[in-house]
Amino acid sequence: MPKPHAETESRIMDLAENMIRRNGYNGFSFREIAAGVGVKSSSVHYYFPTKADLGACVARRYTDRFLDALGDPEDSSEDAQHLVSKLHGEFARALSSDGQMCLCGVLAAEVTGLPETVAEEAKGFFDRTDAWLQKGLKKTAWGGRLSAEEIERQSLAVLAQLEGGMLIARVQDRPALFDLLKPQLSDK
Amino acid sequence: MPKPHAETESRIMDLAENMIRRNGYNGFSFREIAAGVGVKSSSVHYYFPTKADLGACVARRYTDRFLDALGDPEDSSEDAQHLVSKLHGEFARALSSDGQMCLCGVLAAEVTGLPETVAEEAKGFFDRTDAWLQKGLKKTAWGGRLSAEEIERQSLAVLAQLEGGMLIARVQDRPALFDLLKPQLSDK
DNA sequence: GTCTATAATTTGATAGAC
DNA sequence: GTCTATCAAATTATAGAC
Repeated sequence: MPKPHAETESRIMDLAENMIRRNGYNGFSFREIAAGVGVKSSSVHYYFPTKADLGACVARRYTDRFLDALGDPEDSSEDAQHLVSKLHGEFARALSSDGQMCLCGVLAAEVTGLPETVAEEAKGFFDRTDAWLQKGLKKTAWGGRLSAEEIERQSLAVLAQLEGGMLIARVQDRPALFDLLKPQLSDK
Repeated sequence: MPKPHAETESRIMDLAENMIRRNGYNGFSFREIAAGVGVKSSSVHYYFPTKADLGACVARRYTDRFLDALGDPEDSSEDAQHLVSKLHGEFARALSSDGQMCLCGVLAAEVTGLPETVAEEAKGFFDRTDAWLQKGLKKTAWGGRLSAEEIERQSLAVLAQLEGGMLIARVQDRPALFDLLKPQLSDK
């Protein structure tokens, strides 16, 4: 016997994530969320007292899920191409199916206009993803001989290219542009 | 004898540009603009009937100014490094002095939540900047031997890395990260 | 060109019944 | 857990005086 409407909380978060990825944090309201889920806005407040709470929870869940999907960087790190391909693929799905870019990339764009708790979560995404990539790069065959600064530089270059690529592909309404980037990412 | 308050219109646009670059299009209001400029919000409506008008005008001015500062791509195109360095430098100024990223990068992040006229201007920035870079790349020594697709790919890779780099450097509150990207951009 | 005044709507949030 | 009802504030926008 499944709980009748017990998944309301996760449906709220799903829709909030969708709307933020499309319109930004300041581009959705509790009332829109409520209407989409089929409840009243006061019910949304029951789960998330403030909008900042909802935003921070959504960002945290997104980051956790993202890093979980990436797995252990040392597993696929015989060469850098595997690492980069994994990252690219993780982003590509939502972009080509729904025209959605990275949640935390969107949040980063309006960062100084965000509640501090939300901004902190957005920052955390880049901290953790960068750590994942740097860890993987260090374990590659020739990565072990690179300086710490060179590892940092290459990790940043890959993340920047992926985030910027999603941004541009979507504003141009050409998801294929993001695929065009894939070969460019590996030959460094 | 200078006109008393004739530059109100441009001061409105200046402040609007500032606020969008920090907080996004949905992150500012006519009343905040008015207060910052020292007039009433109805005066802002005198110059820009709707918020979409203001947003579109600011984006257009930004793009015009940006491409004007870049100059003719065929002037500095003996090698690709000059082109890329020019682009990087143009973005780096506002980022390190004011922590501001590219106006149209911000707009691109919330593109589906924008009025159509504003979204169109944001798209135009990338059209025109990409055209500038592709034109320059074709005139480089070895650029003339590359396929059209390869030129497109390289131009996109540079723009993506710059936009994403600004995004990440600012959310991390580390403007120096954007400088770290500079050597990475040229060795392709 | 700038103002006062205000309309019409939306927003984030709360109190309290069921 | 969800609802009705409501509040206070903010938002975009307009009419009309000066």
